[in-house]
Amino acid sequence: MTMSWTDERIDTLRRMWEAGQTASQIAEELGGVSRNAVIGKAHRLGLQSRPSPVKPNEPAAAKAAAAPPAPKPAAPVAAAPVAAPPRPPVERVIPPVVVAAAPPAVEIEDDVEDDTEVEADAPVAPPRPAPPILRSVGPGGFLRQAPGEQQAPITPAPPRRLVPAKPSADMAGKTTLLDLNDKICKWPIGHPGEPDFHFCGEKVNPGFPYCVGHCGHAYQAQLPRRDRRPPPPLPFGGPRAR
DNA sequence: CCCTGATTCGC
DNA sequence: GCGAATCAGG
Repeated sequence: MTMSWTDERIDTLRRMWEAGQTASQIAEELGGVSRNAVIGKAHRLGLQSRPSPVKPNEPAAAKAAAAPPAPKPAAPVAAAPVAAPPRPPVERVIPPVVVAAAPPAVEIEDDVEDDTEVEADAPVAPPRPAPPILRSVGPGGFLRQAPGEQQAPITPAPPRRLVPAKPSADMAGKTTLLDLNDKICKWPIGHPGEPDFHFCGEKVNPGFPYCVGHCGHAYQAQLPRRDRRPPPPLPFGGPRAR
């Protein structure tokens, strides 16, 4: 059974294509198809072929950092600030459906619907009253961060060293690794290996490894998981040697 | 080289 | 209809 263009896959293709994702990205997302297949299909679908002569995408922005300006010694030329061309709405666009993560079998209310579709800009922007931030409430009563609030998917505490905290005077009253049990919040404070690394220690939100407060951080209104794949930080900084 | 999308054309 | 091969531009 070969990969076929099911309605769902076509829909994903269409939406990603229209969203400005590159054929490669789409192909990768769909899986089982090549970049060419995506392009071919897109055309057959009559999808609008945007500026064909390639246009830098997200990857460019990502790699941009790797290409810092190499100033030429003799260049009296006024550094013309490159006017950013119409960098339109090509944002992170997620193809699949938005699903809310539902940890345990508990009723969940999820009405986070923040359509922030701001047009270019209103001539006279009336003082936006009060940002109606809608948060969903998770089991135990923790508030999920609304998608709009999810600045950076905060990482609890990326380990830096593989060194266990040693008991010391500083740790007096702190919840250490040895103090962990099923009833106390395991939210890490600080980083492993650091002198005062410890855990929250609050009473857990029943059924969760964290207290109610930290559950709010740990369980956020779910963004589509199909996002780009920037996940696993290298176990250890092993820049691939050539 | 890398990347991009467009097009062709045998299947 | 499909997509590898090819072409063409950045």
